[in-house]
Amino acid sequence: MKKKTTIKDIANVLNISAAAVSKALHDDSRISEKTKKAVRQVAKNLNYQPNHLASALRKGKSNLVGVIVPRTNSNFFSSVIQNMEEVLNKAGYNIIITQSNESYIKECNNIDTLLFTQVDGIIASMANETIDLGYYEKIKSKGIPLILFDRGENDLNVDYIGINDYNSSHMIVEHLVKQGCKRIAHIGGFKRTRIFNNRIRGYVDALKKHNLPLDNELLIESSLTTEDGREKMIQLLALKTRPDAVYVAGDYAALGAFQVLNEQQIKMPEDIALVGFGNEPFTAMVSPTITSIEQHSSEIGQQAAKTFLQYVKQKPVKQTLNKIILNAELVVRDSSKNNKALL
Amino acid sequence: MKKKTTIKDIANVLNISAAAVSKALHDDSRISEKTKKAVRQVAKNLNYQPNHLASALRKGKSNLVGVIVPRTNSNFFSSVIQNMEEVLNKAGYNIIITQSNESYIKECNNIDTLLFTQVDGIIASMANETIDLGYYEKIKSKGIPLILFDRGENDLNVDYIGINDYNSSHMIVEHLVKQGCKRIAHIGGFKRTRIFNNRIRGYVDALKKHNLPLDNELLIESSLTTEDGREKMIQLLALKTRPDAVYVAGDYAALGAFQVLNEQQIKMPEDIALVGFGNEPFTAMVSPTITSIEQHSSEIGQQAAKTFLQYVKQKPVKQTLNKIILNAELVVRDSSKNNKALL
DNA sequence: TACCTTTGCTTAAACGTTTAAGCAAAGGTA
DNA sequence: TACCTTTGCTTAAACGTTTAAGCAAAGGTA
Repeated sequence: MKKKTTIKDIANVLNISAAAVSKALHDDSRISEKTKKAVRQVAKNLNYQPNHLASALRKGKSNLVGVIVPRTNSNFFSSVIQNMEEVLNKAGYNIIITQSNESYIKECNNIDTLLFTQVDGIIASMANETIDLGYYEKIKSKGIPLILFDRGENDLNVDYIGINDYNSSHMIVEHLVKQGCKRIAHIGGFKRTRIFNNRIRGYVDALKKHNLPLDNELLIESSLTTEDGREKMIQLLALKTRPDAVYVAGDYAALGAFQVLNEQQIKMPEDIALVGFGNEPFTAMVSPTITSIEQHSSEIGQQAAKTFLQYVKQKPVKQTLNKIILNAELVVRDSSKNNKALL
Repeated sequence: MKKKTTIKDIANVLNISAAAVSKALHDDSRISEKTKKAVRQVAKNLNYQPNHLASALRKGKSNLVGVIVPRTNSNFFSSVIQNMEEVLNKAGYNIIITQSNESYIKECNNIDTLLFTQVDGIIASMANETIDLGYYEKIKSKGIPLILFDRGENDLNVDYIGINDYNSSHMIVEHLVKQGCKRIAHIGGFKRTRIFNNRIRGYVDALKKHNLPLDNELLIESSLTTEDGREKMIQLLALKTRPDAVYVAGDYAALGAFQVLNEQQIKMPEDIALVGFGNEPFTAMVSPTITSIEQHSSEIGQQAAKTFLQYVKQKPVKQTLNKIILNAELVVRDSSKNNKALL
């Protein structure tokens, strides 16, 4: 149980004040080069490690950024986090990652934990369950920068980084129409969540544009888990007239749909074309490979980090909100390629 | 820019001392119920949130546990973390997750970050690159509990939670032998890493036991990324006499091998049986599904957390090390089922 | 020589909590 | 009534750092 070395220990060895040591370690210009060298040497010898708690308390900032994601084990979120971390580390910030597991209660706990840890800012993507934004208001009311990405509510009036969901949906439907599909179903996310609502609107408007009838049976709301994807696909297959294409608003749910189609020996894309959303790696691994939307996760992560840094760099609190909407990219794969067009 | 509420603000409102407020908030028995109630009420009104930095500094413990993993976007690690978090949260601890991305330098930085943040303990799984254990010694020398899981070096003499790699390998080879395989290749991890070394030993000993010749061409060292799995599979296919089974020491590399076999229209398991390690979800998603080893990640996470808690609960530093070795489970799937046995 | 500036430190207070020690008032006991 | 105990607080110091303010000594300038 050895006591940790403090600034005072160094000061004692050199017979100078603790204040001088602190300044020397921060390369203050009012300290002589000779003293600095001596301090650095003693610090090394004693294996000195600064106490973050003390300096954070004194300075009123922790240099920690809190991150809340629904889960880390999707490629999208882990890539966002990785890129965010890179930018923030360079600026001297470290991140604390927390997961909500799509649970509202867990998300509230995460917010409390992060506030308790005195983070300097919070970057979050909301859980599916989250409707009540009171907890997020709590962050704002404390004057802590809050940046949302992917899943974010604009009612909160905070900075947001995401992709153009409406356009992406439009792109998917146009692609399917080009492949000759006439009866395009959409397994969408929760309508109340903005990004999924936008995807639904894009789907509906694109159908209209191409004079395809909007059949209510073909538009289904889903939690977008793999399991729910399976169920909703089964539901679609039970229809009197089956769809000839299914666009699923998330890759994991698309995978569930994919499994059902495979099990029932329904051919993709000949019988039913399939499109997912998110470009998770497994979409390129399964057979047939699944068409999906690349969301530019690395860009999202970097932009989120940079947006946070803007807050802390420029002291005069800025007035304009950042709403960064990136263009997504359709990655066409076997599950939707040359469907009816070839026949 | 509103100032945050402190204990002193509450004290001022009630005209009592800050010390009394602190005790009231911690339900100290020497404070009257009347005062406690008043304090709690004022705390709520002023939206008081305790300052973790100050209490941690004063108490000398942060109630934070640092976690280092190679990456979070594999199901194994994310499941370990999730279970670890659950146990630790219940005990009043929060976790800080960091990723090494298999890089030694990143890992060292992570350790510094965590020590800097004054974590009360560190739970880690090492990067592939890590050979020099000096940085981990640094943790030990500070008297901070260190617990390793999955990838851990026993030279460090710290607590460890993992599975029985030797037996798992043995199990795999026996399974393949039962399916009629005679020429079993092994794409293993780095020999210097203990878990991969154990898997190699299990493989070698099982071959011996069944009087199968140990062909050096069939035992290949790999970084076990998907890309490297591809390369090593191509290497195996280029041999004069091809193997009739390939056991890959990690699922991601197994996936690379899987892709090559699929691309070259080599049938699994008829031409070559394939077995992975880790039971990542995609092994059950691809076609054919891939046989793999379930490592009981949830159990590993819980045990790691409990081991840490043992350190902080019982003050008298315990003498015996925990080495928890769980039995893994072979999950047989299509890629290895009834290979030659049926012919 | 008299004053001013610069250099290189020191002193003291502060960040927000916790906790050991102490003390007055109230209540209990013989 | 005299003393003891309990109750319910207060006072003061501490955790390890940073920073504003100050000051002596050295060096520079007229």
